[in-house]
Amino acid sequence: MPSSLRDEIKQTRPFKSLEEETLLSIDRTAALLLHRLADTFKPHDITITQYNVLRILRGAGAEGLCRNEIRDRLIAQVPDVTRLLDRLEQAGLLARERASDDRRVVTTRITTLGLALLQRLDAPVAGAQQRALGHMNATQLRTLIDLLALARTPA
Amino acid sequence: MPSSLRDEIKQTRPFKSLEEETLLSIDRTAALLLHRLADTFKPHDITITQYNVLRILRGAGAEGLCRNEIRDRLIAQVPDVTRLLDRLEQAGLLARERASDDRRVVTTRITTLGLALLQRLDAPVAGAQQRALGHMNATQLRTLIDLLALARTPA
DNA sequence: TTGTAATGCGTGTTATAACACCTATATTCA
DNA sequence: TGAATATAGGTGTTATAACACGCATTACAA
Repeated sequence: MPSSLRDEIKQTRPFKSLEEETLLSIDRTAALLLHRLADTFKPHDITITQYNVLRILRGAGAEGLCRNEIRDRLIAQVPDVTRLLDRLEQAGLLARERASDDRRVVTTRITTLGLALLQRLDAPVAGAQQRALGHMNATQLRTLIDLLALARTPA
Repeated sequence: MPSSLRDEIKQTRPFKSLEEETLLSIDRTAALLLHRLADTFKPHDITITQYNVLRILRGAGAEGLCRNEIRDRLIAQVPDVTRLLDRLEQAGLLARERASDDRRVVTTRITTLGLALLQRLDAPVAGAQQRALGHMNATQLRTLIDLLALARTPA
């Protein structure tokens, strides 16, 4: 049986509204699951956000992406993408090059080293995802995905 | 119609698994909604985590709570509760006192100033919660809460 | 009754998040 | 064409998150 949020946070009084309980549930679930997932990345000296950047760049292929495009594709909003990319570049996982046609643009591409790291991570990440949510069936997962999409859609 | 996560993050290829899509959905939804909610707290120079601490202490009443009890009741895991409380104490929103019976324990209580701040925040917070999720009906919210609870329950 | 472990809390340090501001290049349009 | 605006990206700074470690007090147990 799913545990009750009120029990988890030892809250004695009922929630003020269904909306409050939902927001707290989303917050807690994300924090809990992401925290567990982070352990998968830790041995590789990489954070979830950094992993997401590499995943995005792998998807973009040889053409690469500019900074703002990466920012827009990230799961969570990151206010300092420049220095996030700085760190990954310093680790040799991606390369940046100023575009010749529009000199404002800096094209970012994943390196061979970055691709190799992603490849090493693919199986452990898939395993962690299964451990996290493997106990839910397809209908439950699909319903959860749809309701979360609805929650993100403003009135 | 709820927006699709793949569209939102401009991902061309399908997700590798339903579990992956669910985890990314939870991450993105939490980041988005919490970011919006944070704007409600910003004018009062307080973060969501700090607000949660005050809310917990208001619930605890005059008896107060020790540090570890506060840590356990927080929605998200905070690794440095001591300095989180330091800041709230410095702002005069809570008071700490070393217990006389067990001198290891420090009892924390919300102050009149902290209670007043919470009272000022109650209406704006409720309003923000309604703006965030008011477009979902009770059945949808309840289903979402239950599925998130299930997601948090390890296999 | 005294060594040993457990508990509760604090501190030091580094990396990152968050916010505002700044520079360079390109575009637009009077 | 040249001033104004938009766009792409970077920098400076502060606060907080994250992690490891240390100290004081209490409980336990040989």
